Amino acid sequence: MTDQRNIGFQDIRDEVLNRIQTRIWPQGSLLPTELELAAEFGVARATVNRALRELADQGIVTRKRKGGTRVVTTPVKQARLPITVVRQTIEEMNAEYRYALVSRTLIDCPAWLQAKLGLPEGTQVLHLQCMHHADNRPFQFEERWINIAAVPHVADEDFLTVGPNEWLLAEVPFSNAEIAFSAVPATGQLQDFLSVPPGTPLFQLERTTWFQNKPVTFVRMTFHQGYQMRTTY
Amino acid sequence: MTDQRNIGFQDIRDEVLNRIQTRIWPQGSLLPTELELAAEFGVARATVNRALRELADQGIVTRKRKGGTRVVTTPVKQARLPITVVRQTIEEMNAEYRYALVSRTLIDCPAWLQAKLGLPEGTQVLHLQCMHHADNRPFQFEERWINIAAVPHVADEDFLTVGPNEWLLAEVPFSNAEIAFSAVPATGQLQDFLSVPPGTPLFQLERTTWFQNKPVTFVRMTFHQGYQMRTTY
DNA sequence: ATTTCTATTATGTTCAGATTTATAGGAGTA
DNA sequence: TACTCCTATAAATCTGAACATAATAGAAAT
Repeated sequence: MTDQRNIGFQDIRDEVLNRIQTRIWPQGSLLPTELELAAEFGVARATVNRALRELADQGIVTRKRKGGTRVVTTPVKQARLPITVVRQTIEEMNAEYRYALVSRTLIDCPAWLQAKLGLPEGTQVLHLQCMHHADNRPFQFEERWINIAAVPHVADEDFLTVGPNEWLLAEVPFSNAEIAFSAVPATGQLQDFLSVPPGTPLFQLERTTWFQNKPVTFVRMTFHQGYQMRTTY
Repeated sequence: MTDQRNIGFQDIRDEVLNRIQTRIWPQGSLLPTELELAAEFGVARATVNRALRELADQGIVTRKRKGGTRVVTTPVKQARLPITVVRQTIEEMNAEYRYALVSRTLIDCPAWLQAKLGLPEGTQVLHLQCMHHADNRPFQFEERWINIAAVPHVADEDFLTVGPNEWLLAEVPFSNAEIAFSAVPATGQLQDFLSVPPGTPLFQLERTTWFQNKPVTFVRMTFHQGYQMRTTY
Protein backbone atom coordinates (compact mmCIF):
# COMPACT_ATOMS: atom_id res chain seq x y z
CA MET A 1 0.00 0.00 0.00
CA THR A 2 1.28 3.44 -0.91
CA ASP A 3 0.04 6.44 1.04
CA GLN A 4 -0.72 8.22 -2.23
CA ARG A 5 -4.03 10.00 -1.70
CA ASN A 6 -6.43 10.35 -4.56
CA ILE A 7 -6.38 13.77 -6.10
CA GLY A 8 -9.32 15.97 -5.14
CA PHE A 9 -10.88 19.16 -6.39
CA GLN A 10 -8.45 21.21 -4.35
CA ASP A 11 -5.49 19.68 -6.12
CA ILE A 12 -7.08 20.45 -9.46
CA ARG A 13 -7.91 23.98 -8.35
CA ASP A 14 -4.33 24.55 -7.25
CA GLU A 15 -2.84 23.02 -10.38
CA VAL A 16 -5.04 25.09 -12.66
CA LEU A 17 -4.18 28.22 -10.68
CA ASN A 18 -0.52 27.33 -10.99
CA ARG A 19 -0.76 26.94 -14.74
CA ILE A 20 -2.43 30.33 -14.91
CA GLN A 21 0.21 31.96 -12.70
CA THR A 22 3.05 30.47 -14.72
CA ARG A 23 1.43 31.62 -17.94
CA ILE A 24 0.99 28.13 -19.32
CA TRP A 25 -2.56 29.39 -19.73
CA PRO A 26 -2.04 33.12 -20.21
CA GLN A 27 -4.55 35.84 -19.48
CA GLY A 28 -7.48 35.83 -21.84
CA SER A 29 -6.85 32.28 -23.03
CA LEU A 30 -9.38 29.51 -23.17
CA LEU A 31 -8.93 26.57 -20.82
CA PRO A 32 -9.57 22.98 -21.86
CA THR A 33 -13.16 21.88 -21.36
CA GLU A 34 -14.28 20.24 -18.16
CA LEU A 35 -14.41 16.92 -19.96
CA GLU A 36 -10.84 17.25 -21.18
CA LEU A 37 -9.56 18.26 -17.77
CA ALA A 38 -11.50 15.41 -16.17
CA ALA A 39 -9.78 13.01 -18.54
CA GLU A 40 -6.35 14.54 -17.89
CA PHE A 41 -6.62 14.37 -14.12
CA GLY A 42 -8.52 11.10 -14.10
CA VAL A 43 -11.52 12.40 -12.15
CA ALA A 44 -15.22 12.92 -12.75
CA ARG A 45 -16.41 16.04 -14.52
CA ALA A 46 -18.23 17.18 -11.39
CA THR A 47 -14.90 17.36 -9.58
CA VAL A 48 -13.38 19.57 -12.26
CA ASN A 49 -16.53 21.65 -12.17
CA ARG A 50 -16.15 22.21 -8.45
CA ALA A 51 -12.52 23.24 -8.89
CA LEU A 52 -13.20 25.67 -11.71
CA ARG A 53 -16.22 27.13 -9.95
CA GLU A 54 -14.06 28.06 -6.99
CA LEU A 55 -11.63 29.84 -9.29
CA ALA A 56 -14.56 31.60 -10.90
CA ASP A 57 -15.83 32.69 -7.46
CA GLN A 58 -12.39 34.10 -6.73
CA GLY A 59 -12.52 36.03 -9.98
CA ILE A 60 -9.57 34.19 -11.55
CA VAL A 61 -11.53 32.81 -14.48
CA THR A 62 -14.86 33.55 -16.12
CA ARG A 63 -17.13 30.81 -17.32
CA LYS A 64 -19.83 30.81 -19.95
CA ARG A 65 -22.03 28.07 -21.20
CA LYS A 66 -20.85 26.92 -24.55
CA GLY A 67 -18.20 29.62 -24.39
CA GLY A 68 -15.96 27.66 -22.08
CA THR A 69 -13.68 28.78 -19.27
CA ARG A 70 -11.40 31.74 -19.82
CA VAL A 71 -8.60 33.32 -17.76
CA VAL A 72 -9.69 36.86 -16.91
CA THR A 73 -7.66 39.63 -18.52
CA THR A 74 -7.81 42.16 -15.68
CA PRO A 75 -8.07 40.35 -12.38
CA VAL A 76 -10.19 42.30 -9.89
CA LYS A 77 -9.34 40.66 -6.63
CA GLN A 78 -11.68 41.22 -3.75
CA ALA A 79 -10.38 41.99 -0.31
CA ARG A 80 -12.57 40.32 2.27
CA LEU A 81 -12.54 42.24 5.44
CA PRO A 82 -14.25 40.72 8.42
CA ILE A 83 -16.50 43.16 10.24
CA THR A 84 -16.59 42.25 13.91
CA VAL A 85 -17.99 43.96 16.95
CA VAL A 86 -15.60 46.32 18.73
CA ARG A 87 -15.43 44.22 21.86
CA GLN A 88 -14.15 41.27 19.89
CA THR A 89 -11.55 43.38 18.10
CA ILE A 90 -10.27 44.66 21.42
CA GLU A 91 -10.28 41.30 23.16
CA GLU A 92 -8.32 39.79 20.30
CA MET A 93 -5.65 42.38 21.08
CA ASN A 94 -5.58 40.96 24.62
CA ALA A 95 -6.76 44.29 25.91
CA GLU A 96 -9.47 44.97 28.46
CA TYR A 97 -12.73 46.16 26.91
CA ARG A 98 -14.82 48.84 28.52
CA TYR A 99 -18.05 50.33 27.24
CA ALA A 100 -19.75 53.55 28.24
CA LEU A 101 -23.01 55.12 27.13
CA VAL A 102 -22.65 58.83 26.50
CA SER A 103 -26.18 59.80 25.53
CA ARG A 104 -29.48 58.22 24.61
CA THR A 105 -32.35 60.27 23.22
CA LEU A 106 -35.55 59.58 21.34
CA ILE A 107 -35.83 62.13 18.54
CA ASP A 108 -37.69 62.90 15.35
CA CYS A 109 -35.65 61.64 12.45
CA PRO A 110 -33.44 64.44 11.12
CA ALA A 111 -33.95 65.30 7.48
CA TRP A 112 -30.54 64.04 6.28
CA LEU A 113 -31.10 60.65 7.89
CA GLN A 114 -34.64 60.49 6.59
CA ALA A 115 -33.30 60.98 3.09
CA LYS A 116 -30.43 58.54 3.58
CA LEU A 117 -32.62 55.72 4.86
CA GLY A 118 -35.72 56.56 2.85
CA LEU A 119 -37.93 56.84 5.89
CA PRO A 120 -41.38 58.47 5.98
CA GLU A 121 -41.67 61.90 7.52
CA GLY A 122 -42.00 62.18 11.28
CA THR A 123 -40.40 58.82 12.02
CA GLN A 124 -39.02 58.39 15.52
CA VAL A 125 -35.42 57.29 15.86
CA LEU A 126 -33.27 56.46 18.86
CA HIS A 127 -30.07 58.47 18.88
CA LEU A 128 -27.15 56.97 20.77
CA GLN A 129 -23.61 58.03 21.50
CA CYS A 130 -21.13 55.68 23.12
CA MET A 131 -17.49 55.10 23.79
CA HIS A 132 -15.48 51.92 23.55
CA HIS A 133 -12.22 51.74 25.49
CA ALA A 134 -9.28 49.35 25.26
CA ASP A 135 -7.21 49.14 28.43
CA ASN A 136 -8.84 52.40 29.57
CA ARG A 137 -7.67 54.22 26.49
CA PRO A 138 -10.24 55.59 24.03
CA PHE A 139 -10.63 53.17 21.13
CA GLN A 140 -13.79 54.09 19.25
CA PHE A 141 -16.51 56.71 19.42
CA GLU A 142 -19.83 55.41 18.14
CA GLU A 143 -22.74 57.56 17.08
CA ARG A 144 -25.85 55.70 16.02
CA TRP A 145 -29.42 56.22 14.90
CA ILE A 146 -31.90 53.35 15.14
CA ASN A 147 -35.22 53.15 13.32
CA ILE A 148 -37.67 52.35 16.10
CA ALA A 149 -40.22 50.96 13.67
CA ALA A 150 -37.78 48.31 12.49
CA VAL A 151 -36.83 47.15 15.98
CA PRO A 152 -39.82 47.97 18.21
CA HIS A 153 -38.54 46.92 21.63
CA VAL A 154 -35.31 48.87 21.20
CA ALA A 155 -37.16 51.57 23.13
CA ASP A 156 -37.14 49.33 26.21
CA GLU A 157 -33.39 48.88 26.16
CA ASP A 158 -31.32 51.37 28.15
CA PHE A 159 -27.95 50.42 26.59
CA LEU A 160 -26.17 51.07 29.87
CA THR A 161 -24.25 47.82 29.95
CA VAL A 162 -24.42 46.41 26.45
CA GLY A 163 -23.43 48.38 23.35
CA PRO A 164 -25.95 48.97 20.58
CA ASN A 165 -23.73 47.15 18.12
CA GLU A 166 -23.87 43.91 20.04
CA TRP A 167 -27.49 44.36 20.99
CA LEU A 168 -28.55 44.83 17.39
CA LEU A 169 -26.38 41.96 16.23
CA ALA A 170 -28.25 39.68 18.61
CA GLU A 171 -31.62 41.19 17.78
CA VAL A 172 -31.35 41.60 14.02
CA PRO A 173 -28.63 39.24 12.86
CA PHE A 174 -27.88 38.52 9.22
CA SER A 175 -28.78 41.92 7.88
CA ASN A 176 -27.44 43.69 4.82
CA ALA A 177 -25.25 46.73 5.01
CA GLU A 178 -23.52 49.43 3.05
CA ILE A 179 -20.16 50.63 4.34
CA ALA A 180 -18.04 53.68 3.69
CA PHE A 181 -14.51 54.28 4.99
CA SER A 182 -12.96 57.70 5.15
CA ALA A 183 -10.55 59.99 6.98
CA VAL A 184 -12.05 62.82 9.00
CA PRO A 185 -10.64 65.58 11.20
CA ALA A 186 -11.25 65.47 14.94
CA THR A 187 -13.85 68.13 15.70
CA GLY A 188 -16.29 68.87 18.50
CA GLN A 189 -17.01 65.81 20.62
CA LEU A 190 -14.47 63.65 18.80
CA GLN A 191 -11.53 65.64 20.18
CA ASP A 192 -12.83 65.22 23.70
CA PHE A 193 -13.87 61.61 23.61
CA LEU A 194 -10.86 60.34 21.69
CA SER A 195 -8.44 62.65 23.54
CA VAL A 196 -6.80 64.16 20.48
CA PRO A 197 -5.96 67.69 19.38
CA PRO A 198 -8.49 69.35 17.04
CA GLY A 199 -8.01 68.43 13.40
CA THR A 200 -6.29 65.12 14.11
CA PRO A 201 -6.89 62.68 11.22
CA LEU A 202 -9.19 59.87 12.33
CA PHE A 203 -10.32 56.73 10.57
CA GLN A 204 -14.07 56.56 10.24
CA LEU A 205 -16.48 53.82 9.23
CA GLU A 206 -20.06 54.63 8.32
CA ARG A 207 -22.56 51.83 7.94
CA THR A 208 -26.19 51.69 6.95
CA THR A 209 -27.99 48.47 7.79
CA TRP A 210 -31.14 46.93 6.37
CA PHE A 211 -33.08 43.90 7.47
CA GLN A 212 -35.19 42.37 4.76
CA ASN A 213 -35.09 45.64 2.78
CA LYS A 214 -36.19 47.76 5.74
CA PRO A 215 -33.72 50.32 7.06
CA VAL A 216 -32.66 49.48 10.60
CA THR A 217 -29.77 51.69 11.63
CA PHE A 218 -27.10 54.12 10.55
CA VAL A 219 -23.87 54.22 12.51
CA ARG A 220 -20.74 56.33 12.39
CA MET A 221 -17.75 54.77 14.13
CA THR A 222 -14.66 56.89 14.59
CA PHE A 223 -11.47 55.20 15.71
CA HIS A 224 -8.59 56.38 17.86
CA GLN A 225 -5.63 58.14 16.30
CA GLY A 226 -3.38 55.87 14.28
CA TYR A 227 -5.88 53.01 13.97
CA GLN A 228 -5.32 50.72 11.01
CA MET A 229 -7.85 48.33 9.55
CA ARG A 230 -6.08 45.33 8.10
CA THR A 231 -6.88 42.44 5.85
CA THR A 232 -5.35 40.05 3.36
CA TYR A 233 -6.46 38.77 -0.01
CA MET B 1 -48.10 20.33 -17.62
CA THR B 2 -47.62 22.91 -14.91
CA ASP B 3 -44.73 25.34 -15.19
CA GLN B 4 -43.66 24.41 -11.65
CA ARG B 5 -39.88 24.19 -11.80
CA ASN B 6 -38.11 21.70 -9.65
CA ILE B 7 -36.61 23.23 -6.58
CA GLY B 8 -32.87 23.78 -6.74
CA PHE B 9 -30.09 24.46 -4.31
CA GLN B 10 -30.81 28.19 -4.43
CA ASP B 11 -34.36 27.66 -3.22
CA ILE B 12 -33.09 25.56 -0.37
CA ARG B 13 -30.39 28.11 0.46
CA ASP B 14 -32.98 30.87 0.54
CA GLU B 15 -35.46 28.87 2.58
CA VAL B 16 -32.83 27.90 5.14
CA LEU B 17 -31.67 31.51 5.37
CA ASN B 18 -35.28 32.57 5.85
CA ARG B 19 -35.79 30.13 8.69
CA ILE B 20 -32.65 31.45 10.32
CA GLN B 21 -33.73 35.07 9.91
CA THR B 22 -37.17 34.38 11.31
CA ARG B 23 -35.67 32.53 14.27
CA ILE B 24 -37.30 29.23 13.42
CA TRP B 25 -33.70 28.08 13.75
CA PRO B 26 -32.26 30.56 16.26
CA GLN B 27 -28.64 31.50 16.66
CA GLY B 28 -26.49 28.72 18.02
CA SER B 29 -29.03 26.04 17.21
CA LEU B 30 -28.30 22.86 15.35
CA LEU B 31 -29.88 22.44 11.93
CA PRO B 32 -31.32 19.14 10.77
CA THR B 33 -28.79 16.90 9.08
CA GLU B 34 -28.26 16.99 5.34
CA LEU B 35 -30.13 13.72 5.05
CA GLU B 36 -33.14 15.07 6.93
CA LEU B 37 -33.24 18.25 4.89
CA ALA B 38 -32.89 16.28 1.68
CA ALA B 39 -35.88 14.22 2.71
CA GLU B 40 -37.91 17.29 3.64
CA PHE B 41 -37.27 19.13 0.38
CA GLY B 42 -37.37 16.00 -1.72
CA VAL B 43 -33.93 16.45 -3.24
CA ALA B 44 -30.62 14.64 -3.20
CA ARG B 45 -28.26 15.14 -0.31
CA ALA B 46 -25.70 16.74 -2.63
CA THR B 47 -28.16 19.52 -3.36
CA VAL B 48 -28.64 20.26 0.31
CA ASN B 49 -24.88 20.13 0.73
CA ARG B 50 -24.40 22.73 -1.97
CA ALA B 51 -26.99 25.01 -0.37
CA LEU B 52 -25.52 24.73 3.11
CA ARG B 53 -21.98 25.16 1.84
CA GLU B 54 -22.93 28.51 0.33
CA LEU B 55 -24.36 29.64 3.66
CA ALA B 56 -21.19 28.46 5.35
CA ASP B 57 -19.10 30.45 2.85
CA GLN B 58 -21.16 33.51 3.70
CA GLY B 59 -20.49 32.92 7.38
CA ILE B 60 -24.16 32.33 8.25
CA VAL B 61 -23.61 28.81 9.55
CA THR B 62 -20.64 26.75 10.62
CA ARG B 63 -20.30 23.15 9.66
CA LYS B 64 -18.31 20.43 11.36
CA ARG B 65 -18.01 16.80 10.57
CA LYS B 66 -20.02 14.84 13.04
CA GLY B 67 -20.89 18.11 14.78
CA GLY B 68 -23.51 19.03 12.24
CA THR B 69 -24.52 22.43 10.89
CA ARG B 70 -25.00 25.20 13.40
CA VAL B 71 -26.27 28.77 13.08
CA VAL B 72 -23.41 31.03 14.11
CA THR B 73 -23.91 32.93 17.35
CA THR B 74 -22.01 36.08 16.46
CA PRO B 75 -22.28 36.52 12.72
CA VAL B 76 -19.02 37.92 11.38
CA LYS B 77 -20.08 39.12 8.01
CA GLN B 78 -17.33 39.83 5.55
CA ALA B 79 -17.37 42.97 3.49
CA ARG B 80 -15.98 42.19 0.07
CA LEU B 81 -14.37 45.22 -1.37
CA PRO B 82 -13.19 45.03 -4.94
CA ILE B 83 -9.69 46.41 -5.37
CA THR B 84 -9.40 47.89 -8.82
CA VAL B 85 -6.73 49.98 -10.48
CA VAL B 86 -7.10 53.72 -10.05
CA ARG B 87 -7.77 54.35 -13.70
CA GLN B 88 -10.78 52.08 -13.61
CA THR B 89 -12.13 53.74 -10.46
CA ILE B 90 -11.84 57.14 -12.11
CA GLU B 91 -13.30 56.06 -15.43
CA GLU B 92 -16.29 54.54 -13.65
CA MET B 93 -16.94 58.02 -12.27
CA ASN B 94 -17.06 59.22 -15.88
CA ALA B 95 -14.05 61.39 -15.20
CA GLU B 96 -10.98 61.83 -17.35
CA TYR B 97 -7.98 59.90 -16.05
CA ARG B 98 -4.50 61.34 -16.19
CA TYR B 99 -1.29 59.77 -14.92
CA ALA B 100 2.03 61.42 -14.20
CA LEU B 101 5.34 60.00 -13.03
CA VAL B 102 6.91 62.11 -10.31
CA SER B 103 10.14 60.26 -9.65
CA ARG B 104 11.84 56.97 -10.45
CA THR B 105 15.03 55.89 -8.72
CA LEU B 106 16.90 52.67 -8.21
CA ILE B 107 17.98 52.49 -4.58
CA ASP B 108 19.28 50.14 -1.94
CA CYS B 109 16.38 48.77 0.02
CA PRO B 110 15.81 50.94 3.11
CA ALA B 111 15.98 49.10 6.42
CA TRP B 112 12.29 49.49 7.28
CA LEU B 113 11.23 48.00 3.94
CA GLN B 114 13.81 45.26 4.22
CA ALA B 115 12.28 44.26 7.53
CA LYS B 116 8.72 44.58 6.29
CA LEU B 117 9.25 42.40 3.22
CA GLY B 118 11.85 40.08 4.74
CA LEU B 119 14.42 40.83 2.07
CA PRO B 120 18.14 40.03 2.28
CA GLU B 121 20.52 42.90 2.96
CA GLY B 122 21.68 45.04 0.08
CA THR B 123 18.69 44.23 -2.16
CA GLN B 124 18.01 46.72 -4.91
CA VAL B 125 14.52 48.18 -5.16
CA LEU B 126 12.90 50.54 -7.61
CA HIS B 127 11.34 53.52 -5.88
CA LEU B 128 8.50 55.25 -7.70
CA GLN B 129 6.29 58.22 -6.98
CA CYS B 130 3.32 59.04 -9.16
CA MET B 131 0.14 61.05 -9.33
CA HIS B 132 -3.26 60.03 -10.59
CA HIS B 133 -5.66 62.79 -11.61
CA ALA B 134 -9.39 62.76 -12.25
CA ASP B 135 -10.59 65.58 -14.50
CA ASN B 136 -7.28 67.35 -13.84
CA ARG B 137 -7.87 67.33 -10.10
CA PRO B 138 -5.49 65.39 -7.86
CA PHE B 139 -7.02 62.02 -7.02
CA GLN B 140 -4.31 59.80 -5.60
CA PHE B 141 -0.64 60.04 -4.75
CA GLU B 142 1.14 56.72 -5.12
CA GLU B 143 4.50 55.86 -3.58
CA ARG B 144 5.83 52.43 -4.40
CA TRP B 145 8.84 50.21 -3.90
CA ILE B 146 9.37 47.25 -6.21
CA ASN B 147 11.66 44.30 -5.49
CA ILE B 148 13.78 44.07 -8.63
CA ALA B 149 14.66 40.46 -7.98
CA ALA B 150 11.01 39.45 -8.11
CA VAL B 151 10.27 41.24 -11.38
CA PRO B 152 13.61 41.43 -13.23
CA HIS B 153 12.64 43.45 -16.31
CA VAL B 154 10.95 46.13 -14.23
CA ALA B 155 14.30 47.90 -14.56
CA ASP B 156 13.70 48.32 -18.29
CA GLU B 157 10.34 50.02 -17.82
CA ASP B 158 10.36 53.81 -17.57
CA PHE B 159 6.76 54.15 -16.24
CA LEU B 160 6.28 57.38 -18.13
CA THR B 161 2.98 56.48 -19.71
CA VAL B 162 1.68 53.48 -17.78
CA GLY B 163 1.32 53.44 -13.99
CA PRO B 164 3.19 50.85 -11.94
CA ASN B 165 -0.09 49.49 -10.62
CA GLU B 166 -1.34 48.54 -14.05
CA TRP B 167 2.06 47.42 -15.23
CA LEU B 168 2.47 45.06 -12.30
CA LEU B 169 -1.07 43.77 -12.65
CA ALA B 170 -0.27 42.74 -16.20
CA GLU B 171 3.16 41.40 -15.27
CA VAL B 172 2.41 39.62 -12.00
CA PRO B 173 -1.31 38.93 -11.96
CA PHE B 174 -3.03 36.78 -9.34
CA SER B 175 -0.73 37.67 -6.49
CA ASN B 176 -1.47 37.74 -2.77
CA ALA B 177 -1.60 40.91 -0.74
CA GLU B 178 -1.97 42.38 2.70
CA ILE B 179 -3.84 45.66 3.00
CA ALA B 180 -4.06 48.29 5.70
CA PHE B 181 -6.38 51.31 5.69
CA SER B 182 -5.79 54.34 7.83
CA ALA B 183 -6.17 58.08 8.18
CA VAL B 184 -3.02 60.19 7.93
CA PRO B 185 -2.25 63.90 8.04
CA ALA B 186 -1.09 65.66 4.90
CA THR B 187 2.61 66.34 5.32
CA GLY B 188 5.56 67.10 3.04
CA GLN B 189 4.90 66.06 -0.53
CA LEU B 190 1.31 65.04 0.16
CA GLN B 191 0.25 68.63 0.76
CA ASP B 192 1.75 69.71 -2.52
CA PHE B 193 0.65 66.87 -4.72
CA LEU B 194 -2.87 66.62 -3.35
CA SER B 195 -3.26 70.40 -3.02
CA VAL B 196 -4.38 70.46 0.59
CA PRO B 197 -3.36 72.44 3.67
CA PRO B 198 -0.86 70.75 6.00
CA GLY B 199 -2.45 68.34 8.44
CA THR B 200 -5.52 67.64 6.30
CA PRO B 201 -6.89 64.16 7.07
CA LEU B 202 -6.31 61.84 4.11
CA PHE B 203 -7.42 58.30 3.48
CA GLN B 204 -4.48 55.98 2.92
CA LEU B 205 -4.20 52.42 1.66
CA GLU B 206 -1.00 50.46 2.18
CA ARG B 207 -0.53 47.18 0.38
CA THR B 208 2.20 44.56 0.41
CA THR B 209 2.11 42.10 -2.46
CA TRP B 210 3.61 38.64 -2.78
CA PHE B 211 3.81 36.36 -5.77
CA GLN B 212 4.23 32.72 -4.86
CA ASN B 213 5.49 33.68 -1.40
CA LYS B 214 8.09 36.08 -2.74
CA PRO B 215 7.68 39.77 -1.87
CA VAL B 216 7.05 41.84 -4.97
CA THR B 217 6.06 45.33 -3.98
CA PHE B 218 4.94 47.66 -1.22
CA VAL B 219 2.72 50.57 -2.12
CA ARG B 220 1.26 53.49 -0.20
CA MET B 221 -1.70 55.13 -1.90
CA THR B 222 -3.01 58.37 -0.45
CA PHE B 223 -6.31 59.70 -1.71
CA HIS B 224 -7.62 63.21 -2.18
CA GLN B 225 -9.39 64.99 0.64
CA GLY B 226 -12.85 63.64 1.36
CA TYR B 227 -12.39 60.36 -0.52
CA GLN B 228 -14.66 57.55 0.63
CA MET B 229 -14.16 53.88 -0.08
CA ARG B 230 -17.52 52.17 -0.32
CA THR B 231 -18.87 48.66 -0.38
CA THR B 232 -21.89 46.57 0.50
CA TYR B 233 -22.31 43.24 2.22
C1' DA C 1 -27.73 40.05 -47.64
C1' DT C 2 -30.51 39.25 -43.83
C1' DT C 3 -33.28 36.73 -40.84
C1' DT C 4 -34.81 32.38 -38.77
C1' DC C 5 -34.37 27.91 -37.53
C1' DT C 6 -31.63 23.93 -35.87
C1' DA C 7 -27.97 21.16 -34.23
C1' DT C 8 -24.03 21.36 -31.46
C1' DT C 9 -21.40 22.44 -27.59
C1' DA C 10 -19.74 23.49 -22.80
C1' DT C 11 -21.17 24.69 -18.64
C1' DG C 12 -24.93 24.32 -14.93
C1' DT C 13 -27.38 21.51 -12.05
C1' DT C 14 -29.13 17.42 -10.12
C1' DC C 15 -29.16 12.62 -8.87
C1' DA C 16 -28.22 8.16 -6.17
C1' DG C 17 -24.70 5.74 -4.43
C1' DA C 18 -20.28 5.24 -2.25
C1' DT C 19 -16.03 6.23 0.44
C1' DT C 20 -13.34 9.16 3.46
C1' DT C 21 -12.48 12.01 7.42
C1' DA C 22 -13.06 14.54 11.60
C1' DT C 23 -15.08 14.39 15.97
C1' DA C 24 -18.55 14.37 19.89
C1' DG C 25 -19.57 11.57 23.37
C1' DG C 26 -19.27 7.43 25.79
C1' DA C 27 -16.61 3.56 27.72
C1' DG C 28 -12.79 2.12 29.77
C1' DT C 29 -8.41 3.06 32.26
C1' DA C 30 -4.81 5.24 35.22
C1' DT D 1 -10.64 13.16 38.61
C1' DA D 2 -8.32 13.15 34.37
C1' DC D 3 -6.80 10.75 30.73
C1' DT D 4 -6.89 7.65 26.67
C1' DC D 5 -9.27 4.85 23.48
C1' DC D 6 -13.15 3.61 20.89
C1' DT D 7 -17.31 4.10 17.91
C1' DA D 8 -21.22 5.88 15.79
C1' DT D 9 -22.22 9.89 13.24
C1' DA D 10 -22.49 13.78 10.01
C1' DA D 11 -20.20 16.35 6.91
C1' DA D 12 -16.78 16.25 2.95
C1' DT D 13 -15.85 14.49 -1.03
C1' DC D 14 -15.94 11.68 -5.38
C1' DT D 15 -18.22 9.02 -9.04
C1' DG D 16 -20.65 8.34 -13.35
C1' DA D 17 -24.67 9.38 -15.17
C1' DA D 18 -28.46 12.33 -16.74
C1' DC D 19 -30.91 16.34 -18.14
C1' DA D 20 -31.16 21.60 -18.43
C1' DT D 21 -29.65 25.87 -20.28
C1' DA D 22 -27.33 29.26 -22.76
C1' DA D 23 -24.53 30.59 -26.57
C1' DT D 24 -22.89 29.71 -30.92
C1' DA D 25 -22.17 28.28 -35.74
C1' DG D 26 -24.03 26.91 -39.76
C1' DA D 27 -28.00 25.70 -42.70
C1' DA D 28 -32.22 27.05 -44.60
C1' DA D 29 -35.50 30.34 -45.88
C1' DT D 30 -36.71 34.84 -46.92
